Amino acid sequence: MSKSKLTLTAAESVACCSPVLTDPMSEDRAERIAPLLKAIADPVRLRLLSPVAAHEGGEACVCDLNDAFELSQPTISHHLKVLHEVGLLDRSKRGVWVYYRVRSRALGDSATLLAGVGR
Amino acid sequence: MSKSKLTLTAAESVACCSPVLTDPMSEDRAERIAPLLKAIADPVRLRLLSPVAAHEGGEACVCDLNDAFELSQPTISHHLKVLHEVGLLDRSKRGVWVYYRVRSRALGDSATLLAGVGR
DNA sequence: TGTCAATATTGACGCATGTCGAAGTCGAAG
DNA sequence: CTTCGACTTCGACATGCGTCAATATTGACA
Repeated sequence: MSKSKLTLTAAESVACCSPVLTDPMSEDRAERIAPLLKAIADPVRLRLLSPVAAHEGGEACVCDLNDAFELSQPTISHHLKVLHEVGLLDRSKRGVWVYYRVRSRALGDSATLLAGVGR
Repeated sequence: MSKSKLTLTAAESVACCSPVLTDPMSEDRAERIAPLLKAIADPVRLRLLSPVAAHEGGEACVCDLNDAFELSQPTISHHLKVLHEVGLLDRSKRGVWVYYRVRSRALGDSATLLAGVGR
């Protein structure tokens, strides 16, 4: 990322500074991390992640995802937006189509975080 | 109840069968896992886990937790119940006091699951 | 320019959830 | 048996969230 950003996504807030272990998590940190977990904690969004990751080249077109779910197109669009906003999905528009890509680093960081909370 | 349970906690549903990797997560599985993640995806509950894990002997009394938060006692009790119901916290009553203990296995399993979704 | 197709946004609806005060339960100790 | 203290449950309130239909936007192409 060349340009300087002023705000961090939830995923980026997770990435740094690790030791959540024994000492209690600060209120501030919890408030920043919760949205990320909340984004994943939805059945539809959970199911959205793997098809994207599994697709050719690691990215999937929205149209493919629409077909794979029995939900309205706006609803899928909404969920993708949520995942994008917390930094779990990258978004790139090519022509009329929009492709999403999993930021596996962010996902891995949240997993690490989770593992660290309890031990 | 001494043994044989008919229903699994959300945490137990996560434990078995791993490969969420490339093939998409089934709707059924997603519906069972989401509540577990949803339970952790709250700032207060996130902050509740580490003090419990860090306490003497890995368990903490509700009274200790009440003092550590600026929330009403019923609210803390509610959050502990949520964490308990999804299988992340064990609950044992000794005398007048109630002690909660982190089931680190369950927490670890959800972390593993999360790591597996994106790659 | 105008039309069509792919996504996004808006607005509205109902349901879920976090919070509190008040009341209920359940041991322990007089 | 009565009282007290530690929790839990209940009822109510406000806010948040998933969903859809309708509408807007954007790019390709005739």
